[in-house]
Amino acid sequence: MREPTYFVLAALLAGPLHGYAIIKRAEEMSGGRVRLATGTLYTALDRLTAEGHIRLVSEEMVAGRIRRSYGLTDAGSAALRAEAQRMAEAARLVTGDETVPRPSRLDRKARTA
Amino acid sequence: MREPTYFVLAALLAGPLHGYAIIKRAEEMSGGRVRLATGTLYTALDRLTAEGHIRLVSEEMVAGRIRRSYGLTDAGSAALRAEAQRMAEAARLVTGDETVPRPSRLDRKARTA
DNA sequence: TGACGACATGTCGATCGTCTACTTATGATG
DNA sequence: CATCATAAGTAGACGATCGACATGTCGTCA
Repeated sequence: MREPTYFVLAALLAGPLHGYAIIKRAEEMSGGRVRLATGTLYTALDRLTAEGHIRLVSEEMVAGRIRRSYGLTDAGSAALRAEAQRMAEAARLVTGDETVPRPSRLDRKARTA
Repeated sequence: MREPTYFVLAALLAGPLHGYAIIKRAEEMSGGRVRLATGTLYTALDRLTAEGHIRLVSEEMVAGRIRRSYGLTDAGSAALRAEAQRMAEAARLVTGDETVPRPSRLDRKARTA
């Protein structure tokens, strides 16, 4: 899964959104870093729908135009979490495990790799 | 940066390696998950060299054949770490910050893991 | 009033990294 | 003698992304 696709799914974690809102949410979630191109977004929505990762949850008419909202399916949610897991592991190979500074006791978990 | 490219760089973290060894190391680092196709690897080596992320560090003759070893440049090392950082952050959006399992009130008894 | 930016959906062609499959070649294992 | 691991590489196809374009409304600002 590529980054734009990942952020499309991640944007839907808190609930369904329509296309343009997904672009905004992804940008917001990434601190402005990820800017989904419309070409990327709308083709991704079709693809993810076909794959069963998201589904169309509503079609409202707003200002004479259709607004389609999409939500995560269970499969999509699972795929997203699996991907997050893979990324976290891959990142750890480089960052060396010190991702979150914990204010707890020193409980070193025998890491002899 | 895509996953195969990321793992090419990550494989070189501990020191220079030649092409085939990079494939093996990436597979090992990822627990067998990432298998770099030769077509991916050798084109990636050319690209990363052109980008200044890796550089050719030696050319030995082994069994009548050239063996080229590549090592990370400072730029490559920095790019790799930046990418790991991005991935960790992106993963955290989904995993919810619990990168390291914290002992919560609910599982106090299973503390030692 | 007219220009502009935000909102909103969508298509098209190009690009780029990856993948599959193929080629070439040696040394070891059976 | 075949096959596998090692080792480097190319060619063509594929798929996701990207930039640009198309179309239209609404609100704001000069």
